Amino acid sequence: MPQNRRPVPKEQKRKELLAAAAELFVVEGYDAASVSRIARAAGVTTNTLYWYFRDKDELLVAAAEVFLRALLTEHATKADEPLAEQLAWLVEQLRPIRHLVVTVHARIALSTAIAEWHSGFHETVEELFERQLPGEIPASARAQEAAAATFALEGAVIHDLDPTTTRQLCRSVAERLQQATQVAGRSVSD
Amino acid sequence: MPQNRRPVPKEQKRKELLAAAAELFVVEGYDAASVSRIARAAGVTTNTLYWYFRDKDELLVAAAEVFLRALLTEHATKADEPLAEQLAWLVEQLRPIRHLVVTVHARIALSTAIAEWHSGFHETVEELFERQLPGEIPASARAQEAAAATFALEGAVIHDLDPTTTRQLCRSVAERLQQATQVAGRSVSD
DNA sequence: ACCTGAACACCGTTCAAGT
DNA sequence: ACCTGAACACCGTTCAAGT
Repeated sequence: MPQNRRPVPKEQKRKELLAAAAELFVVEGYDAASVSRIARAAGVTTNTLYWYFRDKDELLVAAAEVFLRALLTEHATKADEPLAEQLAWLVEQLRPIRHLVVTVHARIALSTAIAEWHSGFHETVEELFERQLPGEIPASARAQEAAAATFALEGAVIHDLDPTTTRQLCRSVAERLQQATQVAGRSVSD
Repeated sequence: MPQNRRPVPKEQKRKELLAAAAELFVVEGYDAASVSRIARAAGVTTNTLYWYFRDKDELLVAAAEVFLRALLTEHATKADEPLAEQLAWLVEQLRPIRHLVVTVHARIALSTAIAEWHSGFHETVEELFERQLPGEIPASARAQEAAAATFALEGAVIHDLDPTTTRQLCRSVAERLQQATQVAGRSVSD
C-alpha cells in the first residue's frame, strides 16, 4: 500500500524492515524466514528489501547488531551485581535468540559481512571478560581465559542447558575468571 | 554410466554415495554442496540419492556419524597419553570439519534426525569426559564439568583458535577435569 | 530516490514411468 | 529393487521499467 511518495523518512523505513526481519529470524529461524516472507510481513515487495539492504546476510548482521547493542546497554545497568549473576542473566537473554547465534556461526564461511561482525562481537565480549581478570596475568593467558569463558556461555546458550546446570556453570566460570591468576600462572610455567 | 543391473551390492553403493557427500560437505559446506552436485560427483542422478537416503539431512547425519566413529576409534589408541594432549589432538582432528560441526548445530531445529544424532553425540562425548573426573563428585556437578569441557573444545574448534591459545585452553580444561573435586564442592556448597 | 513485476538460475523433493 | 526424466514449489537475487 505504501506507494511511491515516501511518506516515511529513509532511516525509519529501514528500521521497520529490519524489525520485521529480526522478528521472523527469531521466531522461524534464518532459513525458514525467506526474504519474500519478510517483505510481506513488512508490507513491501521482495525487491524493495534490496533497496535498503545489500542481501539477506546484511539483514542478519543488522538484526544481530540491534540485539547486541540492546543487550550491552541493559547489561551496563547490572555492572555491580555478582559476576555469576551477570553471566546467568546473559545466557538467559541470549537463549531466545539462540537461532541467530548459531546461524551467525554457520554463515561465517558464506558471508564476509557476517564474518566481520562475528569477530567484532567476540572482541567486544572478550574485552568485557578480560576486564574481570586480575591485573598481573600474561597476555596470552588472558586471551585463553576470556575465550574459555565466552565458549562456556555460548555453549550454554546453544545447547540450552537446563537452569540448574546453567547456574552452576556460570558460577564456576565467574570463579575461574576472578581467580585466574594462580591457575594461569601454573598452566604457563609447568 | 552404472545402468540398472546393480553391479554393486546395496550397502556398498550407499557407502559410495555417502563418501561423495561427506567429501563435498567438508570442502564446500552443507549449503554449497547441493544434492545435485553430490549426485554428479557420485555418478548418479539426483533422485537416486533419495533411494538410499530419506533426505539431505540424513546424508549429513550419516556423514557425521562416520567421522565420529573414526575419531573415537583412533582416539581409543591414545587413551594413555596425557589428557591435555588428547584434547588438543581432538580439536586438531575436528578443525577441518568445523563446517559440519556448526551446520549440525544450525539444523537441530530443522531436522529431528539431526537433533537426535546431536544429543547422542553429546552423550558420548560427555560420558567420555566424565570418566576423567574423580569419583566422589555429585551428579549435577559432574554434568556441569563435562558440559564445560565439551563447550570449551567445541568453541576452540568452531572459532579456530590459534595453536598456542588452543594448547593452553586444552591444558586448563584437562587440569580442571582432573581436579574438579574441590572446585565443584566449593561451587555447590556456598 | 524509491518501488515494482517479471524474470533468472538455482534449490530440495516427489512422482510416474522405466527396467 | 533400483534408477531416471520431468515436474513442483520454492529460494535469493537482478533488471528494466515505472513514478
